[in-house]
Amino acid sequence: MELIDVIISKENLNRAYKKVVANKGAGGVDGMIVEELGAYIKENKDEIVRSIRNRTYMPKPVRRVYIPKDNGKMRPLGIPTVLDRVIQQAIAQPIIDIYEELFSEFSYGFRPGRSCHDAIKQALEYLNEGYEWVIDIDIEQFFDKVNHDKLIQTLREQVNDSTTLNLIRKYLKAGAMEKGLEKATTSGVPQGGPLSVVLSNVYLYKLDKELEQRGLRFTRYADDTMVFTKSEMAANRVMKSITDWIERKLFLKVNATKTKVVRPTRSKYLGFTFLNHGGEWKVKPTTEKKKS
DNA sequence: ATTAGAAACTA
RNA sequence: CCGUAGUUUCUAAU
Repeated sequence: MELIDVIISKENLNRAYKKVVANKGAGGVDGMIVEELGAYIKENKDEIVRSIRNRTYMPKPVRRVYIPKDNGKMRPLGIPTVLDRVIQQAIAQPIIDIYEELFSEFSYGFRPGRSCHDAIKQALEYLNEGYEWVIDIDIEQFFDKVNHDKLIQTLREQVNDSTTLNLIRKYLKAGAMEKGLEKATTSGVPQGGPLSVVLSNVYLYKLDKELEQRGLRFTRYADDTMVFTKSEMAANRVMKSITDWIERKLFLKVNATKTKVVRPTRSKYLGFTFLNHGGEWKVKPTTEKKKS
């Protein structure tokens, strides 16, 4: 039994469908909404499953939408068709099962049973152990810069099913519809589908392994990585070599100005600020909560 | 213990 | 109108 068979199994597809419907998200480029999805699948499920199985299924391009971020910049979203979201979710579920036990215990983003709070707790542990020189690594537009070949190559180590890998690659190359015209996607994982977060963790799983092999203390939340060392000298040395490794091995660009060695008090992490109370490191929310 | 709905936050 | 993942809180149900 190949992985593609568990992906297109009735139970897996049904779980994926329920998840997409529960989200009540907006429609993709074909304009179909989640309320219409059930009837459409009922009518076409045999043909859909068959085309996935014999590799003729072609994902639709994602619908490009820009949403404003806190810092005034715009974040590009790629919204897949509701049907493609079901198929992506169906791919993601077994992939997650495979990778969850392999992922680093210091990787906290987008993973079941893990939260920002856990990452903060780990960071505080490092600080209170005396690792007070922090390297804040900023990867430039991570989601848009992921290298397709490197990602597939990484997946191949655990997923030895060519039909599944072929389908995933089609989703990576599905393209984006921007005001009427289609734009090819030659790199990146489309932000907006259930697969993107899983694939991002698979890609940066390689970084986790490298950091662990070097015996470094770190926490990672999605592309947000912090490394903790005991001296400024070590921090600078590690920052340079890790930056070099990321650019050479992961084909990503590390932002030279935003990547820096900082003291904990000067750094904000996942919405929290570190502060030292009589020799002990604590944390407080960066954004003030309004009192009710 | 699970499922379902609402809100907030992180990326 | 703007997607996805996780977490937290609340409510309801089995």
